[in-house]
Amino acid sequence: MGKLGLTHLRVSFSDDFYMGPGRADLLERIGETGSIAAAGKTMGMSYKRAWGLVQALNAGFGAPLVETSRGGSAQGGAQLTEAGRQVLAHYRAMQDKAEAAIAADFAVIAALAAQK
Amino acid sequence: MGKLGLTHLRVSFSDDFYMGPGRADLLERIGETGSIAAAGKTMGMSYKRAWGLVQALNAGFGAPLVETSRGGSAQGGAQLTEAGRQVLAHYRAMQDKAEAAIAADFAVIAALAAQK
DNA sequence: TTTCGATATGTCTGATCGAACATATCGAAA
DNA sequence: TTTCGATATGTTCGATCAGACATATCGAAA
Repeated sequence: MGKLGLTHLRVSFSDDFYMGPGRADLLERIGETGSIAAAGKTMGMSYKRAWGLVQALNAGFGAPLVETSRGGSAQGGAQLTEAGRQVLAHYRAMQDKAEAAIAADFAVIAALAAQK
Repeated sequence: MGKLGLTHLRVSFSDDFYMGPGRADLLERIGETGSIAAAGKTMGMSYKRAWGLVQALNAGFGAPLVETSRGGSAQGGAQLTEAGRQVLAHYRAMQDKAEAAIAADFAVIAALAAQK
């Protein structure tokens, strides 16, 4: 098991906007690398898929969470907007709180499964 | 939005056993109807798919969550085992607790998205 | 004006998934 | 022994999805 990968939390804010673990990781890495391509690469994801996720995120939210600019070395790239940073931070908080909230019930089921 | 469908909580207990909303609903309806086929039908799911999910559940957990018996009217069918009832109950509890735990952060993001 | 590195997009193909459809099997009741 | 209603299972077809390529486009620097 992936240690803290127990809970796969997807939160839907509207019919066409939700946040899940994959989208959150992508946002985080875009913030770190400053590039959609670089962020996707570290996740073993094709640029096209990463780009598509960014589109879905921006369109679903109704405003950009990721801002992009064309052009190569140093002038082009992608950054999180202020909204993007906030959405990411609150999603991480939700993950932590949800994980803590379910720990007791999780342990009960895990114990049941262990003894088979 | 589906009122209480905000959170899509998937909890992984091992590499091949997890519980999510669809599996929980299926378990619940099997308990209510006493039949895999009837439970699947109420969810707009083919019998084959429902049956496959039951197999995955039983195999992943390591012991039956659903017990089946062949044969028609009144003697055949499917029921939840005691483990099945417990897993379902604890998953529902996890859903409720997770939902409560993330409510505040959820409201913040929802407000951000609303004003676009 | 050439080069470079990034975003932006289209096309194709293989894989995966799910819905239908078709049977097979079983157990008890009629 | 026929019928009925449920589980159990295989096959096939279509849709959807993901990955791999292939370009196009852009912006600034050299």
